[in-house]
Amino acid sequence: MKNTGDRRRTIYDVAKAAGVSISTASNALNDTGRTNAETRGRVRRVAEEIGFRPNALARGLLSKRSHAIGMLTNDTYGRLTLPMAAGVSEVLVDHGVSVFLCATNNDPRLAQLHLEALLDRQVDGIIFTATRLDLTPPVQLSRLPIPVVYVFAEGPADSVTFFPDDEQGARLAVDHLKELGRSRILHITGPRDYLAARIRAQSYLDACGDGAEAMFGDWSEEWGHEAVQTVFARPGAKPDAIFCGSDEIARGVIDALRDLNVEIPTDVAVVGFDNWEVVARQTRPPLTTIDMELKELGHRAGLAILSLSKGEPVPAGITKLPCRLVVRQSCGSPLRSE
Amino acid sequence: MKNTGDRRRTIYDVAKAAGVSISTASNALNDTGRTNAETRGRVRRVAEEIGFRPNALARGLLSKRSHAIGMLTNDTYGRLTLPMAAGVSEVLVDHGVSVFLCATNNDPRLAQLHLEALLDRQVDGIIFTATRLDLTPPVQLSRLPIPVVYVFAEGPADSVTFFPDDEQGARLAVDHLKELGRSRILHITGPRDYLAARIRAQSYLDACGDGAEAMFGDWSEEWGHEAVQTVFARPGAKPDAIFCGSDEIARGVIDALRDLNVEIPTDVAVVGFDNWEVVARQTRPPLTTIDMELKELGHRAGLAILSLSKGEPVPAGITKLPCRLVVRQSCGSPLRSE
DNA sequence: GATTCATGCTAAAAGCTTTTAGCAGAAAAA
DNA sequence: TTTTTCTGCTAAAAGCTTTTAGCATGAATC
Repeated sequence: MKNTGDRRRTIYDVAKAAGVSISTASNALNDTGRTNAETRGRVRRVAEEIGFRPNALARGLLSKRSHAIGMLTNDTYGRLTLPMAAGVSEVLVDHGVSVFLCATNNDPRLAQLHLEALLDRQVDGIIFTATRLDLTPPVQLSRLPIPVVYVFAEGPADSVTFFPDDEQGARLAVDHLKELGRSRILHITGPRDYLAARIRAQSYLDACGDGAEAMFGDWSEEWGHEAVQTVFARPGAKPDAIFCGSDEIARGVIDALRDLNVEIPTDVAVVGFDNWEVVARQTRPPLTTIDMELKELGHRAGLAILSLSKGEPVPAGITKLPCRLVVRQSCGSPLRSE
Repeated sequence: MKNTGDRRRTIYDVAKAAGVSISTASNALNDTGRTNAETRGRVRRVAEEIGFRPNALARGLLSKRSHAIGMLTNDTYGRLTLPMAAGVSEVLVDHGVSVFLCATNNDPRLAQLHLEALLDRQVDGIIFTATRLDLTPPVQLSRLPIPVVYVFAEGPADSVTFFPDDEQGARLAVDHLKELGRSRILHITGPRDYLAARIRAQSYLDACGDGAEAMFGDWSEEWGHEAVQTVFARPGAKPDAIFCGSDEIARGVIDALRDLNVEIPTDVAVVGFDNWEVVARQTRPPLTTIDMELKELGHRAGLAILSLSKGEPVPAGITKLPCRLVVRQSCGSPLRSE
């Protein structure tokens, strides 16, 4: 009596098989209206038996809620996006919400196309996420009839936005180094036009005070390498710790230090940022770094859009999620290695 | 006269504004039935004016085609998945097809949940993609009422499957090295239980014949490092080229060679596999490697599922997409650097 | 002048679900 | 006994689109 035919079973089939009307079937399945317990049980048994599953399209058409959301991203090779998207999808699947992935490639035409498709599909909300290069959406998102949540990107003034807490993350790194007795801490980071780079640098400067120095460059290993060479070539006191704006930079830093026969962590301790495992685990020694909790970010964004789509209030403004210090061996700390 | 109200405009609004029936409006918009050119023009103008866009749910409900597909993946941190997914999404958006991203985390329960959600949503097809660890889907996909395309994963005998052509890719690498006059080529690659590793290794052995040696380990930098140390510590002739099973391994290899004061590419040429830019561009010298054309793979998979969902025939079996040699500096070739 | 044909339009049905309004019958209250 | 209340069920509508069948009208054919 399983679903052998080609046609998908509908609630009509359930109703007929259970000998009730479709209204009763629907009521029994959804616990709405008034139904006799015995009938309810029978309907449910039958539904199970013939493998009935309600058609989400019909359901969405009526309820005006599709139980789907869109994720608009401009980050294709994204080591940022995918973990986050996975977090979103993971938390929402349990609420019966599915996620459309829309890669815009930074192309406004594509973004517009995707956006329209999402609206046509009656999605309940949109999560917009960007790499940090350009923080503004490539398409008008502010006057939409559905809620929008921004991640890694800033929306209009009163929008709901999530960021990792770069300031706290940087402080975490600096404090860790200080606790280990380091005093001459240098900061090597990415381009100054990245908001995240500026925030981390400022937090570092605030924490370290006089003598602190933040070197801006780009997000590459090469830059880390180059910066170290510059610093160690010039006269004056050398740093006893380097806080890097990314794990890639840290990797370049570590390589350069080794080339200079500087011992890590004995002579110089190094902290990265990203906890990009494939890099952080492979440096020698393995890198102590800051994890931005991307998956958690995804969870939070997913829950936020879920609440918004139900009309529940969500505090507007920027929510900064705490970063986490991951201790490995590049700072010579208590060896609770991972 | 723009869409100022809160309600989405329906075809009723178009019909009323154009002074025709909804059938005529529909016919005019879709070029079906018989409509006077003048009327057709008017209806379209009106539709444009009030910002009418057909409700995809209603459309799908009727046509039984949702113009959406699902992508089921078990690869969360995927440097493989995301570029591929972006390729799929990119090629399909122009056909009005959207993509559900379902991250299963290798959890069968989650996979089942996602699968059911996809079926409830009447998706027109499913693309299943796996990392190479376990090539079998965590969930029963074979007796589905909709087409399934497999990428990086093997489906049942007569299914439509796409892989990068690992054999040809490996040959590309070996041939390149041979053309540059290298004769003692070593192969260092990942675990033997990865199909891709075995295929590449076999292709390498076939191409190099006697004296060829494939060393299996894992996909890490560390293993590359270790393998090189082993080889250079033991007596006998040393290789003049190393073909690595991944860029990460190649990175470890290059580091180890430098530690041993072996000149790259003068003494030993190195080729990687993946063209994972963040690694391949950062090695010193930059890595010559094999690109698996992940985006193209996504395009092909997307087009295949599109055809299948329309009922058009698609050749069953495994399609292997050619890899591409990316020449950088680690082989000392003609310096058409990238 | 009577029949056929082509044209331009429309009413209604179908697709599947949930919800609203309401109908019988039985039990409780007057 | 008559009226009210409760219970369990159902018909029908609504949600939005596309498609089918068919109705007038005017032109062409016999």
